[in-house]
Amino acid sequence: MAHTVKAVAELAGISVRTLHHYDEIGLLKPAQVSASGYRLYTQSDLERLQQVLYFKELGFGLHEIKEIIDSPGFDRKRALLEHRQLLAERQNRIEKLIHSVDRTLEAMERGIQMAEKDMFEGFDHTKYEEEARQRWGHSEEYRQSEQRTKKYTKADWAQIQQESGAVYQGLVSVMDRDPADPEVQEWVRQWHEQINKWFYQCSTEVFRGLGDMYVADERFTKNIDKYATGLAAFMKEAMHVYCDRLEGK
Amino acid sequence: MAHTVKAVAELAGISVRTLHHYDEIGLLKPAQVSASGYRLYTQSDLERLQQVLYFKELGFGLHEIKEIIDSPGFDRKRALLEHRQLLAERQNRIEKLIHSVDRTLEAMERGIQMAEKDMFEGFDHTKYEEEARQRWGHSEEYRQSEQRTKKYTKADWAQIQQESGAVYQGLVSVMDRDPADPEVQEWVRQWHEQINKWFYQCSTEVFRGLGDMYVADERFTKNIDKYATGLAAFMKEAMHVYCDRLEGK
DNA sequence: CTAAACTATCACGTTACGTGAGGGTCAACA
DNA sequence: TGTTGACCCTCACGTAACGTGATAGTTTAG
Repeated sequence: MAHTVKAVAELAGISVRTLHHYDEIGLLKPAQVSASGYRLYTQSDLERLQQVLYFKELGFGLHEIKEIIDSPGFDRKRALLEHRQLLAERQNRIEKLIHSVDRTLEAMERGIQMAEKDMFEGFDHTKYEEEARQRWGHSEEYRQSEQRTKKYTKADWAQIQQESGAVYQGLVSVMDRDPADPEVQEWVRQWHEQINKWFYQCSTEVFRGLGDMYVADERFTKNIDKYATGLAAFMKEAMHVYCDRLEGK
Repeated sequence: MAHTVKAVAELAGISVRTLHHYDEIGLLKPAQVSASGYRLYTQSDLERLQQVLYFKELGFGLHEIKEIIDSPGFDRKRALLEHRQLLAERQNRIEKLIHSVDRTLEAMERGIQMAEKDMFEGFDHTKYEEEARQRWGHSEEYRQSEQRTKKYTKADWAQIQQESGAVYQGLVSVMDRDPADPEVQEWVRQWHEQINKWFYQCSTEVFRGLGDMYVADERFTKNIDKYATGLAAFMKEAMHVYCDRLEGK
């Protein structure tokens, strides 16, 4: 009932080497290994491989794919629905490329010069790929953060811990005030500054969204409310005020 | 009127590093370079870049793209028409992926198990990419040949020259006979053998097609008929007979 | 039993850039 | 004119995702 590498490779249109590679990096480990060391893939493995290939098709890196599929909340059905939407958008992009070809041909027929921007309509991957990543919590900010933090030393982390702890404590101590209070806002400014300094370039928009996430995402809420019950909600309000003020300038 | 790297990169949705790379490998060299060493891209460069990006989008490697665009017969209009067709086929493939998603979802709803092959419908790039390459004379055989011959020494080439020369001379000496003649067929068998040995795995089908090309492609005809006028046509006939016999087994 | 097909691991190489370092050039502004 | 930020250059190591070939064990059909 289980398949060896050649069969799976042929089924999926990939190479045996690819399957070896996926095994090595923990992306797709066969459910069984025979006594002689042969990889044996089950139906469940095939289902996972299908997901891997859809994510890969949509532009995700293998490391990213692993994190997404391995996360506790991963839901196969939801994933398929997301894939479908993103594939439909891929079609839109190809439509744009075809349209651009047509317009180039037309310009040539007419002997006129095409607007330069129109010549490259549809080639820009980044918009589509960024959207795909954001659907799975792998935004540009997340990636920037990963890029930066991978080089941090223990000392760096200790400093981050200390600085953020200070802000959390500060915010706890002023929780009885209005979120617009000057001291509250000063702690929020420091929080914003720390994120920019240690993690990623944090625009006003992103900072506001982060505040929303503190409340909307249970993991954030749970983590922050360790300092004081209701801190996450308080921070969200204060961050919104802060952003309103920044944008009012 | 000319653009520097940042402007071009933004226009085309690629990185500055990519433009540097393309310059390095001779794929897209700017028409001008300023006194201070700045790359300056003209309208003509943008047109070439557009072609590069279309080929890249369709799965060609950069080396391949360079060869195609630089070949004497390259025609921009024809290229655009080809791109259009291949992009339309890309859409077909994505349609298959979407269809496969739908079928997976349906199977899940019904609690049934999907046919394994259906799970991976649409993922196989190779068929489409091989077709794209064949449109530009970069078939699997061409690539195999390149892969093998890049490692050949002068001695290898001398041997190849000698062996093929012997076959050509042999065929010339029997040109007055029927293409089905045993001795003619023996020379053809040797020719087939040499191709398999030195260049690529040559199926009957491919060998037959090669014979057709000897006549249909002027470059082949001209080269082969150096040995004797009419040799290319004679070889084609003999090769067809040879293949008919192989397939008759 | 045998040979061909399949399997494994190992490891270097390839492709197409990404990234950071170090330094020169350009243009707007004080 | 000097300054500063944005843009430019070359250099070169690193990355991601395998491809390729070598060597050797295992399976399967004739």
